[in-house]
Amino acid sequence: MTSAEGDTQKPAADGFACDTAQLGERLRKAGLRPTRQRLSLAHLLFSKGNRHICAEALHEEAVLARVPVSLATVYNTLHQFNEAGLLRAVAVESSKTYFDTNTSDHHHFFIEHENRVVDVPASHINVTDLPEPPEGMEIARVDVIVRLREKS
Amino acid sequence: MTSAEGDTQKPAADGFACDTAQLGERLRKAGLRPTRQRLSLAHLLFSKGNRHICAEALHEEAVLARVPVSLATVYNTLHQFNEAGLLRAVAVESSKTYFDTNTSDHHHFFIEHENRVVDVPASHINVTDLPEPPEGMEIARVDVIVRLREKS
DNA sequence: CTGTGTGCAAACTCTTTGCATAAGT
DNA sequence: ACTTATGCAAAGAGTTTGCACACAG
Repeated sequence: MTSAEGDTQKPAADGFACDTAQLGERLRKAGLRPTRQRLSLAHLLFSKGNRHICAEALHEEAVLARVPVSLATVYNTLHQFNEAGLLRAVAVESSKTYFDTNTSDHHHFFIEHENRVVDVPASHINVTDLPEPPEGMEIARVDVIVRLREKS
Repeated sequence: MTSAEGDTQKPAADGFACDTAQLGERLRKAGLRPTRQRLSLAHLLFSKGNRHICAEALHEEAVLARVPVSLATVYNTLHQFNEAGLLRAVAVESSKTYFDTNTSDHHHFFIEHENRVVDVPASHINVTDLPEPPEGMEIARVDVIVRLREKS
């Protein structure tokens, strides 16, 4: 598979590689074989700047981009990427799981009536005085979700 | 229906009423008819201090407490209570929705390997330098979730 | 070649809905 | 009485699984 039609080669907003060769390298480093589907999905995910996307939406994009991939594989791939640290699952109260292509330290706006997630750089929120975690536990991560509603 | 056997009358940890009469009053003020099921569920929810509970678990409790109520009604009731401000839905990444009986300003620990939520008083976490919300939006709430893992 | 990844459809879990019955005011 | 709530079972979303086939190394 040569890096043909779809590969625009433009660097993603966060500087991630997004041509086929570099994506392949990233996948390999994460212990994932750079298969057609994984490369295509990675390309869709990482070549358009930071995004928050759910499985169905990504599957739809793939279909539109003429990348034949099953929904089950999209789910598998998203979870594999998440475990590998290429993506980050974001918890909002929607029943769907959203995956964030931005894995750097940051927080989120959640626009309630649109069910939409927007990044907030970590530098724009300060969380201090964190409580001690209970015995035998350590802090894995601190997520801040700023819930927004339409101004009345 | 007299307030008989099940009503222990002890005040909840957060000072919420938990005898039938007071619960009825609370429900009425929220625009909800104090039906048998709603009263029973309210009692289960509010008479044991702060809790984080999902629909199935509450349904199970109800069954054990010999309160015959259907799962569908439990879901309805939880959502009605949530809208009425009697409960607060908590978003963690589990697929289940948890409802927190503590509606005061506070945050959460999330214990990843147990899928369990624990309250953290708002006074123990300081969030400052919040970013400006986008045009026409206002901040409804700020949720902080401190994700915990077992210390290695 | 050999083992890992994929596709498909069916299964599963959590949640919601529709409609007849029951209960609250 | 009149209206709103409930129960049940069935449908619905989102997600996962099992197994035969396909592809990458």
